[in-house]
Amino acid sequence: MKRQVLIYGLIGGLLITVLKWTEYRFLVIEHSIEIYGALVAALFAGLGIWLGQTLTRRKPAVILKEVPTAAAGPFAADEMRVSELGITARELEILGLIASGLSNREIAGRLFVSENTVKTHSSRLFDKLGAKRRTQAVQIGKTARLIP
Amino acid sequence: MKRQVLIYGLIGGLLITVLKWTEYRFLVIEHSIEIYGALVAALFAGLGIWLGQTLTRRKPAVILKEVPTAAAGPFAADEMRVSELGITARELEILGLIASGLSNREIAGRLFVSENTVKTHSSRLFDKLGAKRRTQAVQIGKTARLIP
DNA sequence: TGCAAAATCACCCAAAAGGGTGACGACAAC
DNA sequence: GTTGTCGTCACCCTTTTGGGTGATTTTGCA
Repeated sequence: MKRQVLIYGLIGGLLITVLKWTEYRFLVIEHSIEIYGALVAALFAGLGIWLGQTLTRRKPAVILKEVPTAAAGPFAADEMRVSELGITARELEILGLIASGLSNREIAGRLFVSENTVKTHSSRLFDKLGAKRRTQAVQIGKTARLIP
Repeated sequence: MKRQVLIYGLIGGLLITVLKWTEYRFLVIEHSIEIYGALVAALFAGLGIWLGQTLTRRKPAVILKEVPTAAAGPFAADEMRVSELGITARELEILGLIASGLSNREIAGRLFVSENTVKTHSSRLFDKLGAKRRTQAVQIGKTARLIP
C-alpha cells in the first residue's frame, strides 16, 4: 500500500512536469490548445481506465434478488452467509454430502480424496458452523440456507 | 436501458456546451490553459474510470434470496407412511430429535430415559427406514415427510 | 384378564465420527 | 520474495454411534 502511494505521487509529479513542459512548448506555437487538450484528455482517460480497473478490481458486484420460494426452484446457496462464516467451496460441498446421509468414507470415495481429508474438512466446517456433530451441522446448514 | 442512453446523451450535450462556454470564457482571460487542462484532465479521468469500470465489469453475481414459504402451517407427519413402515410414536419422536442435531446422550436427557434406550430406539428406527447412519435416517425421514 | 406390542435398560464389541497437531504443495496477493 | 489461504494427507487419541443379544416393565386392546 505504501509503495502504491509513493508510485502515485511520483507519477503525479512527472505528469506536472510534462504538463509544464508541454505548456511552454505549445504556448509559443500558438495554435495548440486543441492538441494540448487532446493530449491531456487521452492521458487522463488512460489513467482513469487504469485507476478504475485497479481500484475496483476485487469488489464483486452483487445484485440481491428476492424470489418467493414458491416452486422451490434450483437451490442456490446463500453466498452472503457462506462468506460471512468463511466457509470454502469444498467445505460446502462436503456439507451437502453429509446432509445426504453419506459417511466420511463414502464422501472420500466420491470426491477421490482420502478419508482423513474429508475429516479435516468436516472438522473445520463444524468449527465454522459451531456444530459438534454432523447432524447438528446439517440442521444449522439448512436453517442458514447453505444447503437445500 | 433506453432511458440511460438518453440520459447519457443529454449529459454529453451538456458537457459539450459547458466546455464550449468555458473555452470562450477562459480564452479571453488568457492565463487559462492550466485551468482548462485541469478541467479536461479531471473530466477525462472520470470518464476513464467510468469506462474502466464499465468495460471490465464482471457479470454481476445474482444472489437469489429465497423468502420463507408463506405460512407452511404446523407440520403434520405423514401417518400413512409412518404406519406403513411400522414406526412407533417414540421412534418418530427420537427421529425428530436426531434431526435437530442432538446426540444420543442429549436425547436421553431430554426424554428422561437412559442412553441405551435411545440407542435401541434409534437402532430399530434405522432398521425400519433402511438407514445405516443417523444422517441418512434424517434424510430419508425428510423425503418421506416423516419430519419437517 | 391376558397377550402382543411398545418401551425400557444393560452389556459387549466394532465401526464411525470427531479433536488436535503437524505437514506439504499449489496458488494468488501484496 | 514473502505471506496467506486452500486443499490435501497422516497419526493418535477420545467420544459417539451402531449392531447384536437378552431381559424387564408398561400399556393398549381384544
